Amino acid sequence: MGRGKIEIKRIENTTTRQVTFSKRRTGLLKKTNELSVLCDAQIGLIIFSSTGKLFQYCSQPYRMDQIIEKYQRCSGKRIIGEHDHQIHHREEMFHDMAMLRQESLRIEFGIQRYLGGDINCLKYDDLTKLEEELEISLAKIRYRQNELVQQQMENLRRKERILEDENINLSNWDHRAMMEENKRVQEHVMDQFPFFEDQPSSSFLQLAAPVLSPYLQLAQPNTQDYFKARDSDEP
Amino acid sequence: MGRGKIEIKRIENTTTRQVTFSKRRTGLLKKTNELSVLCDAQIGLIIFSSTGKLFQYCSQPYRMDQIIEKYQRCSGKRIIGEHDHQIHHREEMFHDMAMLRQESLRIEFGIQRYLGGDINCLKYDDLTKLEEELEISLAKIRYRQNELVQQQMENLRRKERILEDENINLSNWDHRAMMEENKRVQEHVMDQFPFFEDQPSSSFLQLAAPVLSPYLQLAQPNTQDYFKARDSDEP
DNA sequence: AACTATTAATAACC
DNA sequence: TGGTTATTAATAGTT
Repeated sequence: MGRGKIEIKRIENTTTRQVTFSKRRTGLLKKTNELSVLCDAQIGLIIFSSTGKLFQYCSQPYRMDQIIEKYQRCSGKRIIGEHDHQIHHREEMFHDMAMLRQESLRIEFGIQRYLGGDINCLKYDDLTKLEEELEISLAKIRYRQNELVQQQMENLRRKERILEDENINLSNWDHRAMMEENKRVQEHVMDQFPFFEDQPSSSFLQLAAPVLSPYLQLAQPNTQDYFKARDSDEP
Repeated sequence: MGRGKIEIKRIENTTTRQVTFSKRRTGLLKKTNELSVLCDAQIGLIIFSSTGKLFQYCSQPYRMDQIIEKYQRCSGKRIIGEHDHQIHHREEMFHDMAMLRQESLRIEFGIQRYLGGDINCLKYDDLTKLEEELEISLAKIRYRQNELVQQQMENLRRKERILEDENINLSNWDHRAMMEENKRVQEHVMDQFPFFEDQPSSSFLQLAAPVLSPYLQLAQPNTQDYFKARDSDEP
């Protein structure tokens, strides 16, 4: 429609392209509004000119965020999914917290059972045993700390991955900057803490486990199972 | 354009409306593509019919997420802000990890200094002191565990807040459902772990701190400062 | 879904 | 940019 027919391909002449953009953009916005009004449709239209200028249309009384949100829900790419994930993650973490707390309380009771009694009645060998057991407890706690940190690292990596997926849309500049930042931080970290490799360094616990005393085994009956459960939880 | 002129207002006849929707939608998608190709524009078009069906157009070679992402950046609503926050949060966590690891190593060295020597040479009183110190170490570690958990809770709360901000765009139904879910989970948790209140229950450490031995004080010189720094870090 | 009379959009020009 | 017009494209009403 016009003085002549044109082929639908990029207009090379800059001036012509800009004029056409302006006119057709106006027409498109008009038609978008007409479709929305006539047929009671929710429409969101986002236009970036070749120079990066933003134009948009959104059917009243909605806002673009709402259309986008609905789009994300309906098209499978649910940002909301991250929320579900968060809830799951939270419940998982509460479970960890419960276990930690329980273990702490049990250790505490175990100590009190020793220290609350008349310590002067204990034989020398008993004290040596107590000392060993405390060390084992310490090792267990430290192992658990490491595990927590591992989890946090894993969570961070997961979040990083999600963020990277989201941010893949960034302009090249932003994207490159982010990747460099990530790399920088990661190198910085691995530089400082070479011990945070992918598998937990469980040697200390493995060393400590065989000499577990019946006291602390009684006090923390589920620990081994819990550790196993956590290990098999990896993706 | 057609056999007659029509007013731009909702078409009441359902059949006519649906037919018009179908025809005009096709036309709109065509014109959208033409504008995109002719003028080298990035365009995202989201259409929900009155029955909720989704139609979309997105200029090649982009994906709708990319357009949306760019839109969110350009229109002020930057989800990307969360990314900066994440990086800051990550660095903070790495700092925590460094401190934890350092403290663990120092405690470990402290213990090894005791246990590595000939324990049979130690007097009874020395062993009692060792036992006390181990308990203090344990308490410190447990306190730090609690602190870690508190931090995780705080992080979760922060993340919750961010998610809520993001999800404020949800339709009322979804939003209500989310709030109820949050409430449910939180009640569930507080029910199970009433000890996780807002201020850390530091009584154990306060009890233990006055009897800190010079050995472990030397072994963990920065702990108190670090605790203070963490406390004042609260928002 | 097709057809077609009519209106609307717009390419080229100013 | 903004206006004019010859021409093409979209589509409302009909079949």
